[in-house]
Amino acid sequence: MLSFAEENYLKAIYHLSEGGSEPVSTNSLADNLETKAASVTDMIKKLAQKQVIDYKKYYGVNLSDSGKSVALQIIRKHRLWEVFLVNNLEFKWDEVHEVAEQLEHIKSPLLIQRLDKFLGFPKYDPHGDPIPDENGKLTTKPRTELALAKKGQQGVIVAVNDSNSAFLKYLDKIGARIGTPVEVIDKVEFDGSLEIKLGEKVIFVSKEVSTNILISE
Amino acid sequence: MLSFAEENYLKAIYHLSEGGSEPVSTNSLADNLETKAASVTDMIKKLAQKQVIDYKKYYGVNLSDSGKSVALQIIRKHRLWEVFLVNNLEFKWDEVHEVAEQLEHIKSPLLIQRLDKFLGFPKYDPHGDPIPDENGKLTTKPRTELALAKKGQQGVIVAVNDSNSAFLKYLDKIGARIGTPVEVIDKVEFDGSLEIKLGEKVIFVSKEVSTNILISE
DNA sequence: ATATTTTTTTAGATGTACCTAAACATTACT
DNA sequence: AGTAATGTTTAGGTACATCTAAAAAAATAT
Ligand SMILES: [Mn+2]
Ligand SMILES: [Mn+2]
Ligand SMILES: [Mn+2]
Ligand SMILES: [Mn+2]
Repeated sequence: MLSFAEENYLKAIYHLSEGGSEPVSTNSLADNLETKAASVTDMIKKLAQKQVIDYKKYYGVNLSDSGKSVALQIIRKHRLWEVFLVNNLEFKWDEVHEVAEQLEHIKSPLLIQRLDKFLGFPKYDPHGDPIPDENGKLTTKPRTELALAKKGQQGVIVAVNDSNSAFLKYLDKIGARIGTPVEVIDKVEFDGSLEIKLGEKVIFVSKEVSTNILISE
Repeated sequence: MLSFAEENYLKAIYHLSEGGSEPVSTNSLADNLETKAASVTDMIKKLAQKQVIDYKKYYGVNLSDSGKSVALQIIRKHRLWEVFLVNNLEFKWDEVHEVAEQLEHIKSPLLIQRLDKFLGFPKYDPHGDPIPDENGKLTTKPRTELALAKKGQQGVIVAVNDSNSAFLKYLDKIGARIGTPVEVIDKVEFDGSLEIKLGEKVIFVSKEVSTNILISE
């Protein structure tokens, strides 16, 4: 049985190796988990011994198959709980992450199976992130960062990259939510900011913001 | 912030001091928490320092006001989650306790406030135990052990004393659940067992069983 | 009242998950 | 290539929650 700390490491390794195929470095883990490099080295030795990661000194770590499957189960739980909080307990999308960080560690396969059923087998969480199925399989729709969209490009918001509460509150304020249509009116060369049509309104968003909004196609 | 272990100690002290007014002994805690007396002594020193219990060497412990309030909050969470599991996730009453033992430690006042609302502010959990309100106030209906009922006495099952899965499954089998009417037909002097009318059926139950069934009046 | 038994506490260890400081490896820069 | 900077690991230490074995206190029995 893995501890909360071990589970959090596996989840962090999963997220940090998403996209790229390079091993995850000690420092990036320390950063991500808000701990110290020395602590990371301690922990990854233990995880390597438990065969949930592959570790070579000074090189970095990769999840093993079993480690990846554990990570996906935790992510599944996290996202299912977020759906529950928003759909059933009137939480806003910027309020769920902290609580889900706790709930994701509850150990009960039956609970998750039943929760999934209760929620109607949702495929995406409140931030547009895909929910792995019982086998850890993910179905991700094609998505692009708004920041990378070309002038004139249209789509709808399908997800956000950051679950930071301040960012999500800002999106609420400008009327950006999952499903809202967007169109790139213009791109400002100077600072990378964008003029976009968001629903009915036309507004400017910073590069920082547009990097964290994912749109369809 | 209290750890899971500390919270479990406070809950155990609360339950062990229910009814009686004597302090809780080291050994009874060790028994209840399935740990060793030496470990209990270590922990109660720490809890005394945090002012959540009163502790005098060789004498035993009592919850302080703040400790009692913490214990009641944990019990509140435990029982609300049990209601959720049974009412919404199709758990049976013998399946909920283990999971609730985990869920009771989730720290989020908002979550519990919203869960309570979602459940319709239930007053009792699936085992008939009262749910403390936000202030820790309990409203317990008068209840008697079936074992203490006199011949001819009638009532309905309002709660069970033991959440042990095997016991609850047995109750399911004989058709005993919260709300089922009971009448004491006869008491067997020899072994303290009872002949009872349970709903429409007449059956015999052991003293052991009747001690763990609570009826109204 | 003394001796025996039971209960509780202390002493000393262990494993987990952290930490700081120092040593060692790797990488980047003249 | 040699040096400086950066990244990683080791050494040694702390707090927490456990444990076993031994000592001490309290309760019980003769
Ligand atoms: Mn989240
Ligand atoms: Mn999410
Ligand atoms: Mn319970
Ligand atoms: Mn209960």
